[in-house]
Amino acid sequence: MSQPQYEQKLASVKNAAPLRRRQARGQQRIQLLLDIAEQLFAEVGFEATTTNAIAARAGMSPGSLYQFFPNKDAIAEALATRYLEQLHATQAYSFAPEIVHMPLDALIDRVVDPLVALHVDHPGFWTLFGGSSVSPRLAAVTGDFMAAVHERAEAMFAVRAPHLSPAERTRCAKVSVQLIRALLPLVVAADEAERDAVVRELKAAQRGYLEPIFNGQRLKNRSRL
Amino acid sequence: MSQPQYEQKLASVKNAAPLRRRQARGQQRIQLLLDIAEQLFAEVGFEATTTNAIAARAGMSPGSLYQFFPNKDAIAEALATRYLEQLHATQAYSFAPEIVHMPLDALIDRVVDPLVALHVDHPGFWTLFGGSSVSPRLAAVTGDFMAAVHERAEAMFAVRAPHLSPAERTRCAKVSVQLIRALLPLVVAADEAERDAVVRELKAAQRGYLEPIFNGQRLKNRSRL
Amino acid sequence: MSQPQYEQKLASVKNAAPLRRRQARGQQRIQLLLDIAEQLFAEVGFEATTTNAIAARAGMSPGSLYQFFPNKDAIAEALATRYLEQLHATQAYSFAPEIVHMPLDALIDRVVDPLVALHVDHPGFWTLFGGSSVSPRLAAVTGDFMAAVHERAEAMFAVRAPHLSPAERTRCAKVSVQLIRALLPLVVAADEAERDAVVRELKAAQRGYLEPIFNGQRLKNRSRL
Amino acid sequence: MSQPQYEQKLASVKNAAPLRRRQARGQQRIQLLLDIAEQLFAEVGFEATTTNAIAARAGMSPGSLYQFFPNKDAIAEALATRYLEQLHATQAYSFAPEIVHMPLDALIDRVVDPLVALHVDHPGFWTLFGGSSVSPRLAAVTGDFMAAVHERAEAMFAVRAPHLSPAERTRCAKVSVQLIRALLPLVVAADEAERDAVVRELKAAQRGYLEPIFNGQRLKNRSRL
DNA sequence: TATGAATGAGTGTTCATTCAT
DNA sequence: TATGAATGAACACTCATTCAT
Repeated sequence: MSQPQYEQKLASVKNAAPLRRRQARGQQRIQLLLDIAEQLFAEVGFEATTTNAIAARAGMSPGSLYQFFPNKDAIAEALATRYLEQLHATQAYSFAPEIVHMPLDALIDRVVDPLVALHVDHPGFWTLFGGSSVSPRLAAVTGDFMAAVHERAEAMFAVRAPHLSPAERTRCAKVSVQLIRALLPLVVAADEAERDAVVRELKAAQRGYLEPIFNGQRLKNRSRL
Repeated sequence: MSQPQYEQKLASVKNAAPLRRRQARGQQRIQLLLDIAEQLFAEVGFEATTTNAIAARAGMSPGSLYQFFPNKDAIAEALATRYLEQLHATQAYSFAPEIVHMPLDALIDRVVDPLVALHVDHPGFWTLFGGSSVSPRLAAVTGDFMAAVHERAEAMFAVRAPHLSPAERTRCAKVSVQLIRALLPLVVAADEAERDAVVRELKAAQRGYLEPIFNGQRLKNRSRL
Repeated sequence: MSQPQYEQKLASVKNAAPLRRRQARGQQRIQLLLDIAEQLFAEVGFEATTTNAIAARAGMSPGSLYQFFPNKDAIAEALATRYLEQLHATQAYSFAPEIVHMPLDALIDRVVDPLVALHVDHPGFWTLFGGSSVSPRLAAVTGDFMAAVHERAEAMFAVRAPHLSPAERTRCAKVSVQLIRALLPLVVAADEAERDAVVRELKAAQRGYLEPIFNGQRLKNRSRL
Repeated sequence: MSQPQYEQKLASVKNAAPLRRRQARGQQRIQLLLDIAEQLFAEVGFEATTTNAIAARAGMSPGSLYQFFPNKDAIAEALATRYLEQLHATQAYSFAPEIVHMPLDALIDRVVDPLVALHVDHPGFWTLFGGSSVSPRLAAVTGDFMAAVHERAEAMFAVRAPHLSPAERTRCAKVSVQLIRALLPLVVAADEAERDAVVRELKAAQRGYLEPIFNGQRLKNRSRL
């Protein structure tokens, strides 16, 4: 996946340094290809992006691209995985106990801010996680991730809105997550000057949705409907 | 143009009925093609849908399809236009004075319910209006529509939240609209039994966002942030 | 497989004739493609033959070829099947009772002559039936056929050399069949003037192998070795 | 050429031992590559064998392979040449006078046994000598060899069947040689236990073909046909 | 007007070969 | 000399589009 390998070979002391250098170069090229793929996916979408175009824009030949990725889908997968690693690094969704009991505003900040940062840096994110079917393996990657996100969101609802039935909990978690997913493109699309204000609205929307649930006020609403 | 008048008249009188019949038949076939295209777009996406597949499922030859649409993009455009007409017919976004002053819950129902109905009936909607780039002309069609929607939403905000600055008004309108757009796929994806509950959550989210704005409570929030 | 089909359609009386004409034309093109594929397979082998080359030499575009065959392997399969049909028509291997008891020379003529005729007409035969692996499906086609041939040959040995053990019977049948397969390329390669003489040698070799077996003289040989 | 003599000598004296060592190592690697190529040709055929696969299985880089062979065809050629050398070493085809006058059974043993041994040891043989077109240069190598074989076979026929016309002699030699070539794959394909028996059949077939010719009995046959 | 066979540029991918290190 | 990353022409195959019938 990451480096072309011929037969097994003991890393002799003699060629340890060049090997390391070459691997580093390989990693750079992989990252470059992912950067370019991200650009092109964002510009014209996954399907309309040709592997030859990616290679060309990366300044390499089609054959070289295929030394790093076995096929086009694998590029999308690797990109998705890279997004996920970056997201993981922010711990946006690791609801440790002290987080679950934060004041609502702080909790929302805790979740939303890293996501905003990631989306702003990586406008291709939406192309892969936006839901359109690309490949079964990519669907698995994104699906697993979204499942984990939903699970954690539900766990948080279990703590902060214990009066919800399991079905309600699932439903509210979905809506809450989707609310953020859906508004992030707006944040990305906003120009620099607007961005913070849009993020504030996103958070306001999230607060507007969660507050009544966490306060138990939603019971009244539901009885009314 | 250069034909003697009477010949034209004669021809037109003679052919009026068959012409009308033929045109009616053409309209039927166009609608059929759009129905099929909608199905296929929803099933496999725009790119993966082949014109030959549309024609075949519609029981006609590829050549016939091209008598009604000059190219594949035009099918998407026509479908988008048809959606827009149907949406227009519901008057979901015609904020007549009596609507603008409705109670909030009623207002939300007034806007959301027709949209939900349209999406449920037409699961391909999102494929075209979800934002992924298809063609410049389609982008124009959807863009024009969304502009109109935003304009009307802003007009409503001008009436019901007059304390907002023009920039705030624009921003809130965008968020409010996007909130609905984003949650509709959840509604569509929900199974029959779940659907109403999800719609209720969608409305709750909308209410949770709008209420503080319309009440002027957002001033406090904003000062706090 | 044979004709492109859109949706099901009743064969209306109106277009019955053109349809028939078109299908006939399609059959012609299929046969043309198989003829050309046969040439190219014989000239440069299966692997080195490109589908584009077949299409070009047949005076059609690559896309047209794929209206008749789903992929390259399918061309080889269809060609093999065509060979088999032609072979079947000669009844070379249908050992009806009256054939099994023919004098040896007549029996050999009965089997060899149609095979010679087929090979001379179709120099590509060997490319597909020569044993080199092309595709699993082709292997199945040729393997089934060869299995049938061996079975019939064994049946004949059971009648005419009943003293052979089953293992010997199988072995002798294999050798006898292979003897013919192997000498046919020599027949094909021979020029017109030589051909009959080479066929006579082929038959002589076959007779030289079979006669001692059918006479039971081989027992002595085997005891000697 | 233009270098002063003493410099050349000096250089050669100085480097003689390492040079020899290096050349020996080179020879080893060439033989290794040929061994691997033989395996792969036998496993998947010439076309499906990639040069990178050969290099990888030999534990070297693609570049190294190309230091020993200018291109892929050259590997096949070298392999064919190696086969020929091995065959030559067995003297299977050196019809020295004492051999030509051996009893027929002994003569056949003398020719067939080394060929069987070679084929059993080198299952890739047939891939190169089986007749399928690989490259013109390989064709030249195998063609030259087969020409030599035919020549010697004809010489033997001249001695043992002097009544044959030159044309008949050529023809019979071809058939006799092809008879062996054709049955060898059967020998190779047979499992260990079966092998000897198949070899016996091969020899029986050869004897059955040659005996009547060497006895002059074929004249009758020919007059009859 | 309707047909559907024909088109051919373009796609993802492979692999024999090269060359900077 | 050995390496292995890089190359790029070529392949099998697709599909939006055309046009003779």
